[in-house]
Amino acid sequence: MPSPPPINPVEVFARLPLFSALQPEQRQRLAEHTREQRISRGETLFRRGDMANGFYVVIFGQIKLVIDSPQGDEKVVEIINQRQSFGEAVMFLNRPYPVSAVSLNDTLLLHVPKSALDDSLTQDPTFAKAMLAGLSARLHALVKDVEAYSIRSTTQRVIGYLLQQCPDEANGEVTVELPTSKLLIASRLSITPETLSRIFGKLQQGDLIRVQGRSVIIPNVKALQDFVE
Amino acid sequence: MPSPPPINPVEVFARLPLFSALQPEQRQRLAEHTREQRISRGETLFRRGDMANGFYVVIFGQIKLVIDSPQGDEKVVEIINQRQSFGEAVMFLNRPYPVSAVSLNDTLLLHVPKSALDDSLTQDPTFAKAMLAGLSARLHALVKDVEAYSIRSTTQRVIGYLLQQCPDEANGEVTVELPTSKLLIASRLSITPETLSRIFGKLQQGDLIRVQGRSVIIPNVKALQDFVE
DNA sequence: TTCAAACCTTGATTCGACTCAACAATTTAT
DNA sequence: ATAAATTGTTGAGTCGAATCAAGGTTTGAA
Repeated sequence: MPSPPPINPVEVFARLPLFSALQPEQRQRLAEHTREQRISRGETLFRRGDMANGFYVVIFGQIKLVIDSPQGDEKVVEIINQRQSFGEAVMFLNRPYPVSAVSLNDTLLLHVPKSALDDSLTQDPTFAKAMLAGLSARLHALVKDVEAYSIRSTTQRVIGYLLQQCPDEANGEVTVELPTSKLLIASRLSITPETLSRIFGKLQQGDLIRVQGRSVIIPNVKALQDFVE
Repeated sequence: MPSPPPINPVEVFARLPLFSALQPEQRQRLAEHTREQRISRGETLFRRGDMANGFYVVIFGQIKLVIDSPQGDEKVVEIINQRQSFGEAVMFLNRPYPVSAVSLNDTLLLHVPKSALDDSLTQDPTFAKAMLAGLSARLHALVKDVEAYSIRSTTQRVIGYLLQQCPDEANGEVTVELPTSKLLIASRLSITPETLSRIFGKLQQGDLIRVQGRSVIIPNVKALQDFVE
């Protein structure tokens, strides 16, 4: 693992949506209780069933949250990228993690302990509101997921995923960079890699996308949105 | 609609998990800004796309949260019973509702406006924590749902639903009362009524359950848990 | 640089759940 | 009490996506 540049948690926090509303002194206090954690590719950060005593922020690298199915194969619930956080909900509930967390790359994280957070919550009402908004956003995204899983076909889910990666309301030609392998993206979408491959093939046939490795070129975002089966 | 008994919001709040941690004076303040709302069976409380400016608590009756699919049929996301609340997440986000809300029975609700809540959040840090825990619990439940939709078969989902309705760790014979029609429960589980009927039939054949109208008798909870296909 | 492992694609086949259809049973309204 | 509407069951047929299988390609470790 390469030796990383030094990290200043206060600066990191200042750019996180969750913490940006905090008073600088609050951020400073929070930073003091924060612990850096490095893990290399393929390592497990925590397992389903472990107890949570804080939450994580990804500084660089990627983490996948997965459910291990009884049959041995795993289902990716979410892929966490730079600047994103995870584990807040479980922390507040004092319950074991419902998913396992495994790194996809060498990854640097910050761990924010619950105790430090309790402190900030008590002292700064705006912080509580920011966290409520953060959790709400995640809830919203999950409702969308449930919707996708339950009433949309595999093709519609793939299209939805691609559109979600697009910068908002890009009109002309857009290139989407897949954040990870097609294998994992298929799992994230709850389809098999074979099916994903065939759907990409079908969309390519219809000139709706062009796939080159991990780059997907969408010549016309609107056309892709309007595509039905 | 029958004339209902008078409601005292303060007493109602005292029994809600979300509000039970509040100081009595806080509850009183909250109650003053609360509005009662009665709707009769089949009425729409709000539609997907409407803006939220507060959240709801069901006093009696039932509400279904649904997504209307493009094909005209609808998917039930959640069935809200007495004492449960909904709409908090959307309120915090200042976004339109992602679902519509329709009553299943004559229903009495309380509407708590965002402004009143903001007040409580600022003044009482324990309240903020209670709300965070509430949202977290909902998030947790949704992750479970995603898990169910994506890696469990229809039969496993039905069994999971039945077990969820059981009082925790009841060992011998348990009777589960379905909260609503099989039609709606099927939709909640994202399966067709036909499939639900067949699954009930299959489980009945195996002496794992006995269905009588809306009552489901589970002779042996453990046996049902262990059933695989 | 080479080799092994992981990833991706394509084809043939299977299977679970949906659709369509007909009818029975239960609710609800009159 | 009765009709109408909704809800629930059962059977036959279909279809979408998974599985199984085999070969090609990229990645990354030695």
